[in-house]
Formats: sequence, C-alpha cells, structure tokens
Amino acid sequence: MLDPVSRVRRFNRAVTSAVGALDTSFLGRGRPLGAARVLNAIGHGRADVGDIRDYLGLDSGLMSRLLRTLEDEGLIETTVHGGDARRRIARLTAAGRREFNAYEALSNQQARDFLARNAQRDALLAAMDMIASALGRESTALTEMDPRSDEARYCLGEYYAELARRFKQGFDVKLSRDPDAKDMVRPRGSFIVAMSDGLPVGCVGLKGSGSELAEIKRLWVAPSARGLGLGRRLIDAAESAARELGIAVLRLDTNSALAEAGQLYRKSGWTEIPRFNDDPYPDLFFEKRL
Amino acid sequence: MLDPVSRVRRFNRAVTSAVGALDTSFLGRGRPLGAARVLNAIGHGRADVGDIRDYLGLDSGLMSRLLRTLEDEGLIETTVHGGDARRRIARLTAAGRREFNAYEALSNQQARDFLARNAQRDALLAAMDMIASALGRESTALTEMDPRSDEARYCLGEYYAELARRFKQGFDVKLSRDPDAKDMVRPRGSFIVAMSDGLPVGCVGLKGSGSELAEIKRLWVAPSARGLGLGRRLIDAAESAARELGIAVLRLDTNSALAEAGQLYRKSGWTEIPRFNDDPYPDLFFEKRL
DNA sequence: GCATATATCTGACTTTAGTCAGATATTGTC
DNA sequence: GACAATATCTGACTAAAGTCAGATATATGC
Repeated sequence: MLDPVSRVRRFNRAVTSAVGALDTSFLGRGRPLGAARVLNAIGHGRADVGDIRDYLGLDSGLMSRLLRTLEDEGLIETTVHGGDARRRIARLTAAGRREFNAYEALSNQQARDFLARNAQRDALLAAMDMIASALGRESTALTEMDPRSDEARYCLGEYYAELARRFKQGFDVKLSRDPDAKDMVRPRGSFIVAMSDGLPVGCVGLKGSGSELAEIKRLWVAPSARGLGLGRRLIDAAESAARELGIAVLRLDTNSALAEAGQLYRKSGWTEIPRFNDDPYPDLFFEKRL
Repeated sequence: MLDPVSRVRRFNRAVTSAVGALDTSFLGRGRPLGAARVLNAIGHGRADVGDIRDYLGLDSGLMSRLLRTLEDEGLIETTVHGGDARRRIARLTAAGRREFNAYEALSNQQARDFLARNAQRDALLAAMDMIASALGRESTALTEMDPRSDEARYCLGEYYAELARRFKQGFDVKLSRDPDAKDMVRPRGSFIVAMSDGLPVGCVGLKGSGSELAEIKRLWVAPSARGLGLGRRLIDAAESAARELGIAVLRLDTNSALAEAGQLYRKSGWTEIPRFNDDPYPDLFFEKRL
C-alpha cells in the first residue's frame, strides 16, 4: 500500500475520473467532444489547421470534417494562409467566441469549485504546479524575453522573495547591484524565461557590458519545477546566448546559502574565483571561459 | 498568469494528456478501451456484473455485450451468483489473467517511468497523494479494522513519527500509555481507518474499558488528506461506534503542540477537563458525554 | 519547367460507443 | 400463488470516431 508505483497509480485513477467529469460537462453543450476540442483549440489561439491537427492527434480527413461542422454552425471562419496557399487558418466568429467563452466558463467553474471544496488551497495549488511541471517537462520552453515583461517581472519577484527567505540577513534588491534592463537585452545581453504551458517557471539573465566579459544574473527555478534539470538548461541557454553575442568570459556571484546553485555551477564547468565586486549579498564567485 | 483558476487549469491540461497517453498505450494491446476497462475491473477483484456496470457507468446492454466479447476471447468466465440466480459473477480465466497482467505491466511501467524521470521523487509522491485525496474526498471510506492489520499499523507508524517530529522532547511510544489492541476491538472498543482508493489516510481508536467510560486514542490524518474535514468525520465515526457499544462518557488526552486537534475537539462539542492520567506526553484533556 | 512533396479535402468505408424497448428468468412481498 | 421489482440479455437502432485511398491545389528543389 506504500510503494511508489501504487501511489502514482492511485493518483492516475483519481485524476482520470476528474478529467472524465469535465468531458461530461462539455457534452452538456450539445456538441460532440471532437468538435468541442477543435473549437477550444482555436479559441486558445491555435489558428493553423495543421497545427491543430497535430495538437489534437487527428486524422486529416476527420479534422477537415470537424472544421466544416463548426463552419456550418457559424462558429469559425477559415481563410488561406498568407505565405502558403495550401495551408488554412481558422478563427472564431463572434458567435464562436461566445460559444468558446461558454466552454471557458465551464472549465473555470470546475476549477473554482475544486478550490472552494478544499481548505488547503495554497498547498494544493503548489502540488498541482509541481505535478504539471513534472508532466510537462519536455514541453518547458526557454524563450528570450524582455526583462521588463510581465513574465520576467513575475520571476524576478519570486526570486527576490526567495532570497529574502533564505538569507539570514534578508534581501533588499536596492542594496544589491541590480542590473540595468538594457544590459540584459540584445545586443548587450539577454534574458531568458522558462515557460511551462503558460506559467513562468524559471529565468536567467545575461548581463553584458559591451566588452567580451559578461555576467550571469538572476538564475531562478520555481520550487514546483525543481529536480527537473531546468537550472542546467537555463545556464546552458545563457551560455549559448553569450557565445552568439561574442562573449569570451562569463562571471557570476552567488551565496553559499544557495547550496544547490553552487553545486550546479561546479557541475557545469565553472571555477571558483576571488570576489570581483562589493555587492553585500554574495560570498561565492565563479568564472567560465567559453 | 498567477491566478488560482489558471493554475488548476494548467494542471488539468497536463494531466489530460498524460491520461490520454495511458489510454493510447492500452489500445496498443489491440482491444477497444471499453473491453479493456471491463477486463481490468474484473482483474482488480470486481466480480459482480452489476457492480462493474455501476463502477464503469455502462448501460446494461453495452455491459452485456462487452462481457460476451471477453468471454468469446476466452479471457473471462461467468457463473451465476450463489445466493441470487439473477446476478452473474465474472472471473478471469488463466488466459485472462495473463492479459490482465500485461495491462498491469503497462500501467506500472508508465508509473515507474514517470518516477524515474523526476529527481524530486518524494515531493512528487506527496503532491500526488494530496491531489488524489482531494479529488477522491467523497469516496474516502471509513472502515472498522483490526488495530493489528497492515493498514492500521501503517497509520499508527505515521502517527508516532509525526509526534516525534512535533514534540520538542520527541516521542517514544514505550513511554506512553499504548492501548492494548484488544481494548480497541469489539466488543470493548473499535479502530477505524479512513481508506481513500486503497491508501490509508487516517485513523482513530476507541479504547474501551468494559465500563460506560471509553477513550479516544490515535486520531491521525495523513498530511496529504488534511483540510478535507476528515478529522471531523473520524471523530464522528468513533462517537457513533461508542454509542453503539453503550458508552456514555468519552475522554481523550492530547498535546497543545497539536493545535489543530485541540480546535477540532472544541468545535465538536468536547469540553476541557483536568488531567486524568500520568502519561508524560499529553498536557490537554477533554471529555464528552454522549 | 517538371518532378516531387505538402496541405487539405472528399467519398466510402469500419469500429466503437451508446441508447432503448422489450424478453427472460429470478426474487421478494403480500 | 399472484404480482411487482430486479438482473441480465437480445435485437434494432444512432451517433461519434477513426481509417484509407485518392483528388486537388500549391510549394519547393533541381
């Protein structure tokens, strides 16, 4: 009753019936699930017909008929793709938007009901984030973004909050050497966010100086996404960006309270060097030649 | 990107595709899902045809045909129910057992792969337990069991481990007044375990003395199942059992370090009374007249 | 410009799932 | 023992999903 495999399978059973319940409530709108899935995929921004087909794993004949059903109902319109006249683009009509919103409302209501039924809301949400990240790991995408974007600012906020929790003396970003956003966008540097199905789950900044020397800053992985090798992927991505920008030497500072970070740098080929700045927070300094 | 509803829905999406992947791998055995589900239900010990039908939510006509398909394949046998000749009992043949084992192997392999892919195994399992308990709450069943059963001993082991963590001075069951198992089985007392889809997630003991006075002992709820009202259900069940046994006065001892327990007792109509034993661990004593 | 590849559509299927109205046998109740 | 209730089965359906072999139009590489 305790073995890990049984526990995973118990989870699978619980979740299968919950998923089935949502499908059933979708059927309440009087449309077969296949058509509802296509409508929802379009509503969520998938426009390219081939892309939708791949995403839903449908045969091209079936896809074509489902599209036509929705078109006949007046819920979607299709046009040819601008650059490639073989491809088609689908988008919702006003009626389709209303119908899509009704499906969204069902999904949202189901989610709200689940949250309302349970007292341990925050713990449950954290558990769900963790599982979603673990299941969606191969689909976690690293994207270069502006450090002033919402996604980046969310990551940085979480990162500062975590430092404040983990440093004995707390953390105040104003006392630290906060990099100028311009140093972390091309051509000087870069800022990379890891997105897992819409949720930012990690980030790293490459702070350039216009010279062949740059710094890695703000490496953060969401607690729900730890243990998945994401830290390593972020460092690798930052190093690749640095190579592209012609940077020869990378440096970074960190704190020995962040033990997993120090280990990660050592395993990734970084070497410890003496202090190279007077920031009050770091006590550990690394360098890597590319 | 942060609101709880989006997080629940991200979880739903991740899990839906994982569930779909298992269904697909089941289809790889060349049998439609409906028949595979019936075979698996029988393999997992469901024998009564009506019970299987309810469990899988099938129409009786469909059920009958699926059963016959499996029978024609030589995977199951059906016999009439001993006590009621209208009902039928299904069980696996040797070939059916082999086929069932193949499905089990697929499920187990999927679970093992998931665990092997992820470094944070224990945290993930804890998260899965929590979600499975939250989803399966209405199906958590309270069952009277022998306190020496595997399920009960698992609960007690977890309970002692938790006391050891939470008491400043630790916890050694040998120093405490460990109730004799016989005092917690009928007719003197009772022991109740909460089972959620095969996993024990809570327990409570009713320790009788042969008189109209009894004690509540060993109330425990698994961390993964807290916030679901299970503690209250366990107390209610213990009180009902006490009433059945003709007990008029219930007592219990607890420790102020277990704040949520104290709150629960107060909310459930218990009143604080002076110390009534010399056990070194408790510092808080309650009584309830039934 | 021509052969080949790609994206979508159409027609003609099959399989699976699900529904519903009886038929049959058995059980429990008065 | 008659009669209603219950459990399962059968026949006759419909709807949904999925398959597959072309047809058509367009794009790409040589």
